[in-house]
Amino acid sequence: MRTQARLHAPMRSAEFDKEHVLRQAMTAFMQHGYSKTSMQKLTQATGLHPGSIYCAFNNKKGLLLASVEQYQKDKNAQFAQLCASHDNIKSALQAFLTDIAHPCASNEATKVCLLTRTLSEVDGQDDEVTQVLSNNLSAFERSLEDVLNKAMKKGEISSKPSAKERAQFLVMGIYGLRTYASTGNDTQALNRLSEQLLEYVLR
Amino acid sequence: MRTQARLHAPMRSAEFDKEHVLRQAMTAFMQHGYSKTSMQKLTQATGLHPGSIYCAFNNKKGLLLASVEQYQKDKNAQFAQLCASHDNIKSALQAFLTDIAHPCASNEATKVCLLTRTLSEVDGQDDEVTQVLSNNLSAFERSLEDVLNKAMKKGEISSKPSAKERAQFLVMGIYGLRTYASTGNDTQALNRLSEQLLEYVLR
DNA sequence: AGTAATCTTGAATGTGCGTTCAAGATTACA
DNA sequence: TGTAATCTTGAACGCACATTCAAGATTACT
Repeated sequence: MRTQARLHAPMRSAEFDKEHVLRQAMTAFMQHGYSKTSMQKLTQATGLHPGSIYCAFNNKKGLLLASVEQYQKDKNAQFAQLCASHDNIKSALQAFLTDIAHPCASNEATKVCLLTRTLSEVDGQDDEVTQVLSNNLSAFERSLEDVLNKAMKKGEISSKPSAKERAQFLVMGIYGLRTYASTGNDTQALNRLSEQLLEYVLR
Repeated sequence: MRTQARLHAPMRSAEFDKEHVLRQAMTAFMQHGYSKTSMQKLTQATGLHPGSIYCAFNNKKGLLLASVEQYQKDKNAQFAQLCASHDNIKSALQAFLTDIAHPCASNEATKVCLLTRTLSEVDGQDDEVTQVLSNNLSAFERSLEDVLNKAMKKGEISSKPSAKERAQFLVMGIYGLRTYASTGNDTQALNRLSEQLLEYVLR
């Protein structure tokens, strides 16, 4: 039936670099949105020919789902490393929010979140994609909750607003921050908002 | 050149009900997004034939812009009435947030904001639409700022975080609330989040 | 009622899309 | 090297879309 596709240059029988291909694809999806990212754009971005994409990912939706999976993997690794390199919750989340707010004020493709952008686009049109995206977003909220719980046990924050409540508010704030940024990037306001958000979450 | 179109039943030379048509169109745009709302869907939703739409609004984008204008008009009127029927800022914003959060947990088309949904979709693709949407969103933020300023003068809230800062945080929170709701509608969490948001804005 | 001007209608048009698949290229192995 | 199996390639397909426009319907006015 379906087998793995190969790269353009078929001198070696090695498969194409799947991670690289998926990162190129996710960038295209973030830049133009799912439906406006044509297969033509995807073949240019990935360097794969239509046939190879269909061979490896079934169809455009399959490539999206694989890209989302890679995106989640990358974001999780990034967050884990960020947590490891900070010894207290405040500086960790500060760095985290800076990493989010900084690209927001730019015009890079990374200023949007692949998960929320795609969710907003396909909401009510594709239940499978919606489920995958929701699950990934929930999983990340749980990661934040874990980090907050550890900080509680270390006595860095009080236990009164629970880690779950704090995580929910933080996630809501991040969603809002990104949308706010897309309405016209006032860097100063964005920085102030993320500061206030952090203060409130760690209150 | 181009003139006004008429209704299906042309017994009378009266123009079609523009407001009604635009409200039907905006509902369709909110439900399916701009690009996935085909002209066929729009003809069904509005009851107008393609020729009439092109006669009255030039093209699909023109119908979108007219719908956005109507949306803003309706939202402004709604907000003004809401403010008039509450004598203090807290109950006014409470009602305002409830009006936002309640449909979010449902599956109505009104659970999304036409402005932010369309902005996220066309961002980086159409500068004119982007500008119009950003301007409308900024204008609404200024309405909130005005209301907060009036509350300050009445002594209901302190002047320390300025009305502008409060309005910005509130707007960010609303954006976040809606996105958060779209990830899986936990009504209870949504209510708690909007309560916390209000408390913080009126701190 | 007759006529010119205007409006309505929806089939036709061209374009761009996701997807397929047969032909050609490459490999693995004898 | 010869041959079968597998992989690569991109032109071609059908479809859905936004848009147009000529033909028909209605109006306004004499």
